[in-house]
Amino acid sequence: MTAKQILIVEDEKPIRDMIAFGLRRAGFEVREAEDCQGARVEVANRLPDLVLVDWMLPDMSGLELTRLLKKDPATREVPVIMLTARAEEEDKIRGLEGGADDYITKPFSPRELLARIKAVLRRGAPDEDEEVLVAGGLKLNSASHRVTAAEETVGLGPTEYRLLKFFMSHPDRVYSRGQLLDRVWGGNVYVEERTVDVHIRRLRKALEPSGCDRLIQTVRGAGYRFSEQVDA
Amino acid sequence: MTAKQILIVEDEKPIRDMIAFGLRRAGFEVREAEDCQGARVEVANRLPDLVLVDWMLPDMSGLELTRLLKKDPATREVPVIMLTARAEEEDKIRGLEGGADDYITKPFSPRELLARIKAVLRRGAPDEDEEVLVAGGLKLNSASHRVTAAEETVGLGPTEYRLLKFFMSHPDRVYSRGQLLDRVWGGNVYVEERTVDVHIRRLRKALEPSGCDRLIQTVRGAGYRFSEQVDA
DNA sequence: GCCGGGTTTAACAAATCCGTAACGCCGCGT
DNA sequence: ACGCGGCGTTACGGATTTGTTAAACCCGGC
Repeated sequence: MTAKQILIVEDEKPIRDMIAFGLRRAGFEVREAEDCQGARVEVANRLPDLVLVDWMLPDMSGLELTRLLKKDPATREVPVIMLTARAEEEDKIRGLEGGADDYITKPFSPRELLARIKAVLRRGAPDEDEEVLVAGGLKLNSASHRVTAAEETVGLGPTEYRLLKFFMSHPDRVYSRGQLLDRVWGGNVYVEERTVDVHIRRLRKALEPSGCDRLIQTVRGAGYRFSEQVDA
Repeated sequence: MTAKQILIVEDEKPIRDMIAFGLRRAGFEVREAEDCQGARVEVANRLPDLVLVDWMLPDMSGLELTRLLKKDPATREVPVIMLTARAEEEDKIRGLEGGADDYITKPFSPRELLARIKAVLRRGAPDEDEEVLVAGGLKLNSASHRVTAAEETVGLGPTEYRLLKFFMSHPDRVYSRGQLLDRVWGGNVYVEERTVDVHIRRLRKALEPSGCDRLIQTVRGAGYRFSEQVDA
């Protein structure tokens, strides 16, 4: 699970710092902007996973910024939470009209902010993939998170499961250790490439009893491959 | 997937606009009616995929409109979500009795509304539907609100009951703590994810005497699963 | 045969995840 | 007011997972 990136758009530095501190401590990656201009630059620079926008900003109202974000197809999917000083129903209506996904009124507790952020991010991925992958006597059911080989369920750790799932959805193709780290471990995490070997080993060991370990093939000098076709 | 059509029945224009805006942004096609008369005309005109009905309407209560829709075979299958200002349990019961498929209290966040709409559309039949759920020696009677395991009734708290009911209506599938919070606790509540563990524990403890606790399975790194199939 | 780079394997310590009990809070009925 | 039951939070301990390291191993090429 790679760290989620949150962009804070707030002109008062003390408040910004406080929020940033809380979020970083909770394991989020935080970027900051003090006005809408800066926010747009930041967003264009790299898409955050969520944006926190203050209602009052020097150059443009947070409401307008939200509208802009929601109008652009490139940024439409990024959830926005509005920070507002007053709990006016009027403001709330307008805030939500602007397309914010949630709003929170100041003063708020860090706990509540965290809770809302998590709740909004939680809905980000409605990926209801009910797919079942089958190959060479192996069956991987992603809904039930179960892997069976020859009618027997095989026990895998989380990483081995992800590894196998990746291989089964990209068969007959060689992946270098670096590529596997990117695609299975997820981007910006630094681990030794040798670590891949170890997890390949663990996956093979789990598949050994059913003989399915032959599907995980070493390509010397290049990486690993998942294939039903075994070369002599 | 063609865009789903949603009919909003709500007399206050600002609120109607707000909802319509949010839904359109989410890719729905939206039609509007400001009273029950208009709603019936719209429905007769072209069957929507879902109807959002405010509880308070000028000419007829939303509840009555719901009843009418559910009585007519032509419109019975169209899911209905009720909007109400009050969180009265009494109202909720009556709303669901009237045939509404779900129920949401104002004020609500757009993401909560969206989540519920998607949930209702996803399942042809609402959660509340099944009278009796049976699995692995467990029997849950939603009419009498009673759970029996091996002829013995098991005592569950409200939350454990809802948790078990959700699991039994969605078996053989892993749910993350976040997903369980969304679907069992409801979207408008902000609690720690670890709270799920505790209720899982309480549920298991209640099922322990009958041995049915084996049905509640931990999937390390992913969440929990309800399944009759136990892996060694 | 021997060497060198690449791969397998085992072992270990750190990090993470989960189960569990205990605590405080709140709402409700007495 | 009091007790009670349900709920959410927290903390601790145990179990599993994970990344690292290092030694054994394999497979060419010289």
